[in-house]
Amino acid sequence: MATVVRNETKAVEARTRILVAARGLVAESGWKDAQIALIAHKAGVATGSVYRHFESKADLYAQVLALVSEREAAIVSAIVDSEGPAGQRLVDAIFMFSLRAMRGRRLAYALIAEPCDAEIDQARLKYRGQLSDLFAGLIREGVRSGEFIDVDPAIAASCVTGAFMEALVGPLAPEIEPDTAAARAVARSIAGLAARMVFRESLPKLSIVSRGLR
Amino acid sequence: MATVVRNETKAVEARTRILVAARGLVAESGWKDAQIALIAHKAGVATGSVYRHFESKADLYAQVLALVSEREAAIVSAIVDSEGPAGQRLVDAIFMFSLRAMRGRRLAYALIAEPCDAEIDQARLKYRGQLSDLFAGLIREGVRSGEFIDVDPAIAASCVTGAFMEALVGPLAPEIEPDTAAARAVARSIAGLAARMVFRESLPKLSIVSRGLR
Amino acid sequence: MATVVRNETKAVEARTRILVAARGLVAESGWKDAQIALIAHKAGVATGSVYRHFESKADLYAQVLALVSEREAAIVSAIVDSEGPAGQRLVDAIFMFSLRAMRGRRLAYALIAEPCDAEIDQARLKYRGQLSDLFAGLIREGVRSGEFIDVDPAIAASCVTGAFMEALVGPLAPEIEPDTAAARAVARSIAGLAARMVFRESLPKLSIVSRGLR
Amino acid sequence: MATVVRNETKAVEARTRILVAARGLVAESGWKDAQIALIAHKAGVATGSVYRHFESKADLYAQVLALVSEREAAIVSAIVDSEGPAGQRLVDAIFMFSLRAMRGRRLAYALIAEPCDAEIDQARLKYRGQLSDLFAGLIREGVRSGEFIDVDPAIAASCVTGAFMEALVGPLAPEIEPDTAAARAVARSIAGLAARMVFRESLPKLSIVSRGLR
DNA sequence: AATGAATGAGAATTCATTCAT
DNA sequence: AATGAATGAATTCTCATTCAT
Repeated sequence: MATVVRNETKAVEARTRILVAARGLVAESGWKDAQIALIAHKAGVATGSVYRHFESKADLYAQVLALVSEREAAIVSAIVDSEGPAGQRLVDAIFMFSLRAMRGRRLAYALIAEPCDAEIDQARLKYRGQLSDLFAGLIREGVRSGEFIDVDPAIAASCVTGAFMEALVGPLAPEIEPDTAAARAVARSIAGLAARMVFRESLPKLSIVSRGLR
Repeated sequence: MATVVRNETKAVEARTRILVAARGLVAESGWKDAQIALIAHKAGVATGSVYRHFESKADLYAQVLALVSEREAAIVSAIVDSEGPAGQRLVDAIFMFSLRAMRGRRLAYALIAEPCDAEIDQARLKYRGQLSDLFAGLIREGVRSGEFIDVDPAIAASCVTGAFMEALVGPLAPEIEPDTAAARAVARSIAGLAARMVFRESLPKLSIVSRGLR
Repeated sequence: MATVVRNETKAVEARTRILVAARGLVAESGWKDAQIALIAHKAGVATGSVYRHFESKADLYAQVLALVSEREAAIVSAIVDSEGPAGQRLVDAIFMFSLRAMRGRRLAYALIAEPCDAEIDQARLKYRGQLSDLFAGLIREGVRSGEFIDVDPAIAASCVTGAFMEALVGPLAPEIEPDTAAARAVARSIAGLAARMVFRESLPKLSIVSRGLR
Repeated sequence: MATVVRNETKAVEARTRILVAARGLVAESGWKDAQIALIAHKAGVATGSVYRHFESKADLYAQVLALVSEREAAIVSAIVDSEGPAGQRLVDAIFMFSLRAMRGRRLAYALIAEPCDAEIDQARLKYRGQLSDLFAGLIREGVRSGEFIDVDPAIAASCVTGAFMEALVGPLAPEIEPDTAAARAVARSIAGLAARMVFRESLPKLSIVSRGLR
């Protein structure tokens, strides 16, 4: 049984190494370098072994996207599910997402906007859907509580997600040095603008710091 | 000279047939069917003839994008340059764009969101840039006049275009039957939401009908 | 009849223009730019018209080679057929050919060594054959007169032609500035060496100047 | 480890099969049949496999040339580096090269004179350069020792290689049956003539037999 | 289970030649 | 006779996936 456990552990390790290698390649040079043989090499396994852990290239990238988006979704989710007015949480979530996206710009670009195989795009759609769903829930809350204007949460969530994502990969994005005051100002701008779509009245202050988030 | 004219006419006709065939294929099944041989066949010319009218595949698709987007940009531009409050024009432009995009959904998806060759993406970027620039100009105007909040027009324009484009190709989009009351309601929603980002006060009524636009 | 003559004249003119254009293109950039459409354009005729004057691309280039080689062959021939000892004439002919080849190096390279379509190569072979035949005749003469060693004239002619042609397009060739004292020295070297193959005794002096040749 | 060795062996075998197939095609019908798909088929592998062993078509043909010319260069080199007067070695080397070239005439023609892609020609140039360098070295030696006339070794080497190569692929070549007394006579002729270019005095006897070479 | 060599389908582009006008 | 637009065959290289070892 010990062997089985060890084997399982090894298998999980290999799987993880492959995932991490794939993510790394995408983050470095985008989808075009996302070749199975290259990933396998970087992960220290044989090409064929990739297919023991993943059904296909598309599946692998679906998992990569899951790996990345789980973390992002968790952070957004934590903010969405926290206490406080929906508006505040909305602004905070977008702000946080934006700050993080600026840091891993190449990866964010690949996940959000870079051309890729149609199959991989399916996975990307799922990623956007997850995020959008989180925002839809929050918007629904705000609409119910009367804090937000009366709007279809799904449509509004699409608009909100589209707004900040486009801003994050748009023509200005490459010029912003991450983790600077300027970056924070832009992120605040983006968050403020996107949130304004559903706000009934004026904008609350950003309270990111008070949440102790990075 | 009659011959020259006829030849020119024929050349233009062939060129147009190729462009239309290409657009048709993209509208039907997206970029993946963007194969020179297929386009040529659909246009009723030999593959080599495509290269008499277009320098390369990328060039052809740039022209297809121009063909489609020039019309859209002209319509948006006409609204943007018309009389009236900036806010009104912003809402109207988005509304109009949205209505039209819903009609040619498959094509809109291809132009806005579908993965494609990196080369084709260049042309797409230009198309988005044009639209974004139109909106940026309008936003700048509104900011100056005090009608809009004080915001970086470029960032705001990115947010605005991102918002309505995402909504138009997002998960809900396929369920909306174009040219119905529902579709108009969704378009109105999207336009209202996107415009709200920069509005200082409450939203103006849509005045589309009064402009006589379809 | 006047019209017929005029037409014939026009036809000959067009033919010549095409030949000259083709030769010019080869001299400028070699066989790779030897495309029918380009030649036609340079000659100021339609692509199709080339086929009124020449059966095929290969035929056209055979004629180009004839055009060029006729002149070269005539010069070599004049020397070969002149008075004096065979050895002297051999050296002079090679010297003269070498000087001229150095001047039109790009063309010489194309005719002698540049890769080209197999069909064009047939014409090139003929060109080499012509030259070789001239030398073979001269060598036969020299052998008969006892001036040259007893050798198969055809084999010797091949060796002689190969020797100076290789030297003219070999690795050193590009470094020699034509029409300089250095170029003349190299040409003299080449001629001396090539001729030595068949010489019974020592080498005669070059007498080029005394022939009034350029 | 046994597996590794086996794999390596298999890889080398496949590589060799591809090289041999390519050489065979060139020897049969020249560069024009130098198509990757055809070579792969003849070698019994998939087209893609060719690219596992060779970077590109040009690379493959560079290797084919190397395969063929290494052996020839080694033989020439062995003679060049052997004992005896430079003149003797020069004659012997040319004689030997000629005999061998007559045997594989189609291949020799392809390597020496047949038109081919510009890329392949690079490799061919290298091959000629190697040979020429060997002869240049030998000529330099002979010049120093006073055995040869005072001549630029590089120019003389070009002339020598040009002379025998032209003779070997020239118009007479196809008529000579290899491995016959006539062939030997012609080779002796060629060698004698080419060497004469640099000889100070009369020609030494061929000593091929005494070297035990075939 | 792992390996990694082998597979082979798939697509853009060029250009000599033709032929309707 | 001239035109020049149209033709379409022909060939390289890539890379996800498979499978013998």
